[in-house]
Amino acid sequence: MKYSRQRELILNYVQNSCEHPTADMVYTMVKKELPNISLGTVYRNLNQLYENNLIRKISMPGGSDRFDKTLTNHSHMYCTECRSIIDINDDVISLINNIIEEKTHHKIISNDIILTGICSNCNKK
Amino acid sequence: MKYSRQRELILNYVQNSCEHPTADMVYTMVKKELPNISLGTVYRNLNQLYENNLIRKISMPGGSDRFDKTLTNHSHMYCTECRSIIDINDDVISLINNIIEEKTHHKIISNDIILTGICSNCNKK
DNA sequence: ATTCTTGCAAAGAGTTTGCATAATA
DNA sequence: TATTATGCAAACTCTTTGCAAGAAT
Repeated sequence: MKYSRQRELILNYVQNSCEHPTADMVYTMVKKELPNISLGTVYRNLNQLYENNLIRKISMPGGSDRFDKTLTNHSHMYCTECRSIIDINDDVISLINNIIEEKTHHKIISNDIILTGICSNCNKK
Repeated sequence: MKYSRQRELILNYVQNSCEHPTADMVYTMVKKELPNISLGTVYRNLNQLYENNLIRKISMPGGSDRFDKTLTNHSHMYCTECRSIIDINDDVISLINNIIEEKTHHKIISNDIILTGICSNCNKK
């Protein structure tokens, strides 16, 4: 991959964002710095960064894809209260994969677990 | 809901299909019986049946939605070998939800677990 | 000089919707 | 008759792609 300012800013934004941004969110933010950037470029770069394992891509049922700085195997929960996307970490996911493999005898390559619920924070209230 | 032949055939097809059909697959099949049916009608009916809890709707990352006759809480695995979609049943999913709730203190309302892997059948070979 | 990247606009897939007509209750 | 459903086409969202021009190696 050759250097480009566009890609630099895109990667930078995803890596510093905590909100699992969509391509459009990235576009809006990077546009502030580089007003001529196009949405196509954002998509191309996000996919390229994803293919090179520099960021992750999360498919949300019935919504835009989201991009994630965290590379380790983890999953996501959509909180119906605060509408944020929360990480569910590796330990839990590995445990789950093991359980499923044991119970079903399928071999799991990857999983996309999208949970909907109320996050521990909102749950307290 | 008023009766319509279109809806009857659509529901019928989903309920007798084992392949978790997409809207387009339903359209193609029902069209054989009702050549004038439109894709819009198929979508409208599938969504209506889904909202009335007569069928389920499964979002596949990067693909069309699929519809499912099985109403109980279960999840799905896409087999990279045979390219089919396989049900993962309730017991396993409940167990998993419990584990996640316990470990994270989030309250889970529903989950969309899409696994990718090699199914037990293909795994044997 | 060659290769990669960009911006733009057009096109693509999947899905929803407005509207006049037709079928059901 | 009142309501709901239909077929059709247009529109919509999200994403990808072809192309000529520009930037990086």
